[in-house]
Amino acid sequence: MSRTGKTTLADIATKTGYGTNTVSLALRGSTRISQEARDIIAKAAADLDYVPNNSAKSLVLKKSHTVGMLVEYLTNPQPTAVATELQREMSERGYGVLFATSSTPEQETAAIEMFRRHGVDGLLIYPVDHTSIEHLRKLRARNFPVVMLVGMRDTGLDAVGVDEFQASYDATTHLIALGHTKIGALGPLVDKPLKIDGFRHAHRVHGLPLDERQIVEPVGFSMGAGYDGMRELVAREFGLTALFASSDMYGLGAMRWAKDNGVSVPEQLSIVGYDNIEFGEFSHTSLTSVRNDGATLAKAAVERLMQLIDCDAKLPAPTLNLLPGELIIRESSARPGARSWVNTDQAQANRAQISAKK
Amino acid sequence: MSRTGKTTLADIATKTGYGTNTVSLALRGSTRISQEARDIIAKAAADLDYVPNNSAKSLVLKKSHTVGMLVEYLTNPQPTAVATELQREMSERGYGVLFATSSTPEQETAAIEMFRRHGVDGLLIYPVDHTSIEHLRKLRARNFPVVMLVGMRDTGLDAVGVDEFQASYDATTHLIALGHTKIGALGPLVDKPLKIDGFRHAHRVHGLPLDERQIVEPVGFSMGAGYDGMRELVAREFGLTALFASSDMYGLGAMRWAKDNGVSVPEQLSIVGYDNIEFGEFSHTSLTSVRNDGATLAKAAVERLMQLIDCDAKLPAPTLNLLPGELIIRESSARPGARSWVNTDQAQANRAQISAKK
DNA sequence: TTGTAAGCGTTATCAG
DNA sequence: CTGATAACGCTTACAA
Repeated sequence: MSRTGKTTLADIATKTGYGTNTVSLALRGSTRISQEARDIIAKAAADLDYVPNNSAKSLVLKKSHTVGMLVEYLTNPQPTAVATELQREMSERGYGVLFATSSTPEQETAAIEMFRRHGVDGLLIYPVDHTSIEHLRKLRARNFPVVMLVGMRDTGLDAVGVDEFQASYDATTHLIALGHTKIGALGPLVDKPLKIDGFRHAHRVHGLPLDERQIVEPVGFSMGAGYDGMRELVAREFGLTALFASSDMYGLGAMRWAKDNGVSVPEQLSIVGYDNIEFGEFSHTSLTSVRNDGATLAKAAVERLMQLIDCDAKLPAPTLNLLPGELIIRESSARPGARSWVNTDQAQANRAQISAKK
Repeated sequence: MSRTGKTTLADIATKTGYGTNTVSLALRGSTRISQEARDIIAKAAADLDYVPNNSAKSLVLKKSHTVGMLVEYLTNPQPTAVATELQREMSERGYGVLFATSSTPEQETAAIEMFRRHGVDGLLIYPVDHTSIEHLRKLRARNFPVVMLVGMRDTGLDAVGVDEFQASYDATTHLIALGHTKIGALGPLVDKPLKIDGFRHAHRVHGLPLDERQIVEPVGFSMGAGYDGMRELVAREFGLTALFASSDMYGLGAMRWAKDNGVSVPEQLSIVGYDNIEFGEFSHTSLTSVRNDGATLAKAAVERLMQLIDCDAKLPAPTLNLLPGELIIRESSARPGARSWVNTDQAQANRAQISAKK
């Protein structure tokens, strides 16, 4: 045993009397080694509690059997579930997953740097800014496998993800079909524009005018941000009767705002969320939302990454795998109610309060 | 450049005309190398986009600068937030985090095996079964650093975590102090007994009789499981007016059950959760819950792990770091209301339905 | 201040 | 079927 207390091939070799490479071969089940020798060696390995040294293996094979997984945050249960699935899938294939979160481009760069140091064989990434991915393209150009977990077109990268644009279009269309004409939206504008783009597209297609005031970008990613965003939307007084929230977290935050301000959902305010998290399903008023199949997404992403990793030659042309999102209609969305609430005393008082804070 | 396309020390050496070890030393900022040489070498490294090979380094240093992080699942936002913090803390110290989830002891064993293969320097673990941790003790006995993320006494392991027993005692005491005498509980009994133990302890201390029927172990970890557990508790007909849920997810599931069955919270049913997740805070009826400071927990756990890793000699005696939980009282808990609901028509109908299903 | 040589644990090549 | 030997990229004596 070496001084670190770890058993090595050499230990097994001396114990069994075979050479180290015979041991190596035997442990990997090579038929070039006699069955007898394989048995003896396997037993010795078990006795000595042998665990292969992945570093040594990586060094010679130039493969670490490790991939990096980089997500923006684990606050949102949906991507978190995907992350869990990704790890499971990689694990089944004998890969370890180094993980990191990054909420700024700088952190993202630092994490990727860390991954490279650790010699990961590939990268699964949900980038902070979906619109600036030049650094990822550069990695790919150097033949480094990268799979982006966003269903975005024309990235020059391998991408697997839900068709956010289409799903958001569908969600908005659902509200329009119900008869809503003044729909507010809560979601990112610059970093991750797909959902709001889909929201806009639905207005265009259905000939509904859209004012920029109808869109608010919440500050941060949390229910509190959704709560504040809702307050801001209402303060803009365009008479909204429905909300498209780019995430259930925003939607649920907005729902609590409604409760605090005497606005009933869905009678006076319809809300459609995105991600279909369990918290929305079991909310006091269950939340209409866009379901995406995280398990399928994870499986597809991992499969693509493995293809890229197992490709010895130059990487093939990037592939886009767009998965469908499914709108699940629940209690929070309905036809616009008769009762208007934008001019109730409660709402008036509330707006006064907002103005006072500014 | 080696054929994998990665720059090595040797590449920098040939480019600059220095020897490889001079380069190695220079890159690590050794003063044994002239300032001039260091500058030249640093520039060359940057030009060639040099990234150190961690495998090679690990091999010679016998340190992978990687730790394993094993959690049961990332469904619950609270431990998930802790996991994120743990990664951040380790990252700041230059460590990579290999992560895995395990929901069965077998998966746990497999994950630990995987970690060992990858030569992790230590392990942060939230074990599946808090009562059978012999395998972790064995690791420690072999001088392998393990920090358990559970505030449990007498484990023979290093442990950092919230004092779940005390916090659960406090939460239950809060309900008792409000005047509740028939309190149901939703939580794990065997695997993770601390919270229910605290619940029991509160009954003992305050001289309140407790029937085993008052405790239900939900099947699985989800809001749905809490919902079903609540239904089961009510079906047992001991006249409960309050619920202690070992997790906000259970508590929120139970709250939705109450809504579906015309039981108002807190007038007819008080609910206290655990974990203080944002979903509880922004719930229609905000949830009284036990707050634990995930950031502090993560910091303390990482600090302890680093101590163990940096200790060349035999590992010091295990340490227990119990952090306090703080009860945050919100809308979901109140004095028992005048209106009884256990015998309302609604409840009767509901119970009939439950019986029919069996 | 810098270079040389050995070794970390594994796999691959090539003999025997 | 099995055993030397070299190599992977890096660090650490030890020499120069």
